[in-house]
Amino acid sequence: MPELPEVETTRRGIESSLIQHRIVRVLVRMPKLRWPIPAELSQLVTGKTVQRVTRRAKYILLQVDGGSVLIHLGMSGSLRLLQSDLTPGKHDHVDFHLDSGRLLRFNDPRRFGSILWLENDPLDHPLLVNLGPEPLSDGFDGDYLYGRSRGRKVAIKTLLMNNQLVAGIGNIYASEALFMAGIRPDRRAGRVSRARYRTLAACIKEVLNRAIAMGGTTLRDFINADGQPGYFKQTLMVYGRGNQPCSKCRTLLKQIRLGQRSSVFCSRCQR
DNA sequence: ACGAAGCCCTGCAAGC
DNA sequence: TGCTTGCAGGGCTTCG
Repeated sequence: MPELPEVETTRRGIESSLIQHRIVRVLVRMPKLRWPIPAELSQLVTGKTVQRVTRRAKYILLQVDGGSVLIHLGMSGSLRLLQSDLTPGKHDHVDFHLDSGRLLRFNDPRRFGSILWLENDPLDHPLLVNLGPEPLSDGFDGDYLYGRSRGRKVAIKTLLMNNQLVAGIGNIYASEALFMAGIRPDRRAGRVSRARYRTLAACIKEVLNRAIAMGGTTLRDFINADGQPGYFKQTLMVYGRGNQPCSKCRTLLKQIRLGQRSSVFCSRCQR
């Protein structure tokens, strides 16, 4: 399931093949995603040249003259670069044909993803305007987390997955960062010290950077623009390892539910 | 303002 | 073997 590292891996994979290339045709086979794909998307985008390919949280933005195509991969989405005559398969919902003879193909079995058209400055759009800082930016650190968590009773893991607080951290990387920092995921956010938040912020940056360097985490679905999986799964310490021995102390990892999300942790290493 | 729950969707695994 | 059931989950939306 694409989180920040997987989305960034995808962005990097498609960037050079899109920039300064013209979109010559847009084919929507299935408009019913998280929200309907706007009927006028094809008309708005056809003939436009891609200027920039950027990312905000888990959103990819294809910036063209007069607006941007916003793409969210949801839980099972992927973008691939293919030769434009390649026959579409199941769940290949949208094709962006390029003047290079290639196409950008959006596939999403669960259809939790979305493709929207944003006019003007995309960062003003309601979906983006309230997002918290990028976790890999300088504006994100332990002092920020400490300040924003005062008085909050939610589990710290739930807080980390709140995109209004910090953007792009999902279940995998919240779980891994908390293990690395030695903090129990069910601890109340408001009762974690400033020092521990500083450790945690550093761990978040480290785990995200390492995952990006390895091309992201492939559990089942994720593939990059070239159709290849990411290799971070092999280094996961707790996510998906419920009831297996902790890699540090061999205690069996516990699996609980927090805010409807499965959460795995070591009750000995994480306090 | 906060927090918990509901909803959208398909694929896969487990149970009978 | 073939059904049914449960779970996975991002994040917006609704409700308390």
